[in-house]
Amino acid sequence: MTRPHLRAARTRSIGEVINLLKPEFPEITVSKIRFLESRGLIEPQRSASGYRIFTEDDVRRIEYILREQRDHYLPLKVIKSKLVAWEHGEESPVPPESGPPPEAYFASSGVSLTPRELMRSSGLSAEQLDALVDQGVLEPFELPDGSAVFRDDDLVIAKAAHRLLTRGLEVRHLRTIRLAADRQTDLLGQLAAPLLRHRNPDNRRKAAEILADCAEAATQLEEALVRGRLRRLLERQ
Amino acid sequence: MTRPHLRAARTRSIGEVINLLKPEFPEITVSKIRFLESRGLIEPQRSASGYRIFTEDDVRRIEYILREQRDHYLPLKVIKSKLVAWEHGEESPVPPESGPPPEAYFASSGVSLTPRELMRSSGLSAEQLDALVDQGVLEPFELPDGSAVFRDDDLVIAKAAHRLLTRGLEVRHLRTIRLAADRQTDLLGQLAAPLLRHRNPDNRRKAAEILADCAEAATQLEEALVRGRLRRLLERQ
DNA sequence: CCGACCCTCAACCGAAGGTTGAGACTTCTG
DNA sequence: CAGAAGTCTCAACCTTCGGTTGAGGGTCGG
Repeated sequence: MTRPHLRAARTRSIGEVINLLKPEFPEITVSKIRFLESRGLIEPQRSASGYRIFTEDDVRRIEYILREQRDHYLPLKVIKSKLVAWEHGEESPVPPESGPPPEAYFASSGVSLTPRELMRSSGLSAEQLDALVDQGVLEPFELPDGSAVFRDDDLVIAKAAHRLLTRGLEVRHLRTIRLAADRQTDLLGQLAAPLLRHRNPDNRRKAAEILADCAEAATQLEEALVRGRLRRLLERQ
Repeated sequence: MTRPHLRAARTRSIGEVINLLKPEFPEITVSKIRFLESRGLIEPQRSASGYRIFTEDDVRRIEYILREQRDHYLPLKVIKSKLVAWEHGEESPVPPESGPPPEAYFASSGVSLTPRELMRSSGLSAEQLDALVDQGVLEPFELPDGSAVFRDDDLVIAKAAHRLLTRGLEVRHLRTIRLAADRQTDLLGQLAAPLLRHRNPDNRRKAAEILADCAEAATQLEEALVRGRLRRLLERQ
């Protein structure tokens, strides 16, 4: 069941792998690779004399591991379990893995920021901020005294917006994203609507759970779709 | 600049905080809270006699910390830096923080799965899988020998789809999400188009970088928007 | 006044993630 | 064909992280 190939795939010794990885991961060492094997994250073939032999796939796997460590701070245990789950699909009737409890999804750190603070933290200019509020991308909270306050979600939004704006997108493009978010919210909202109609706390909690889980899944779905499409875009030369 | 309040906000002693947190975090201890303070993640007020006094905000902050640990395995250092960045906005002209290098975003673990394996790993039924392929949500790779193969992104998609389907969404809803992803891809694609036209490796790399960064930012933006809207949906009773 | 609660500070702890070095074999290189 | 460079295993060791434990002592509520 291996992929057909005409020329034997290129393989590498441990030292060659290190050199390959060095540019992206300067910290990598021979002993670390061996350590990863000892922990069961990789399983390179061996030559007759006992030398490790790495295929392209092995190298990709190592890169993946190192990136998860570097970019998401994941413990090796967790990375391993992802890799394993991957590999030969978990056994038997799979319960759809549901994410963290709703509290986590809807958690807020409780900070609140003035427009001024938001600008400083995000890097947005006053005009940009105004435009974003105007387009409904940012929605400040009105306090009784008339001043506006932003929450932690808004900071995430503002930072992301700043990033996109400096890359050349315009506020109207961000409005498009906002519309997509609205549609997504509607979709999910419908799902929870029946539960929210009769307002008892038990149903409310249940609704929160469903919404959190589905919102997360929907985000993952969309992100993976976009990533896949972009990858293809880059691949076809 | 504090929020106006009529009745003094409720405060709590360390033991009371523990009791409050126990349900969601059974592992919590007094010493752990003190430890978090020693690491500078929280800074409760003190009474005249030196007792720690926790406000609602402090409690929320602790909950946030504990959730980041539990759900995203983040090291305390990283959580702290997020909290600090938050708080009083990083100083001075903010360079838009850009994410990890493009390799990370477009990274693939290099696994490939047969339809059968994908079903087992995701929990999708054969009909569901067919329907998803039909709607363009999943796009298998055709091998020369005619068999179909899925990549790691597809596994993420399949799992998320399964999660949503068991929650009551239908394939046509997922198609909606796919369309949103298409639009998003177009939007980003335009941004990189000029660079991709003249095909030299330097431009290509640059395009990858921009795409990865913007895709990430766009996802964050949309997610934060959806989260905010859902939160409001739940809040208004 | 007593029992429950809280404080600090220093010492200690286990797990995670590697590193180091000794001793021995294998593989390139001139 | 020698020797330098690369690789192997295995056990000991190391640092950082994320706390725990305990001694010694003050504080609060009934």
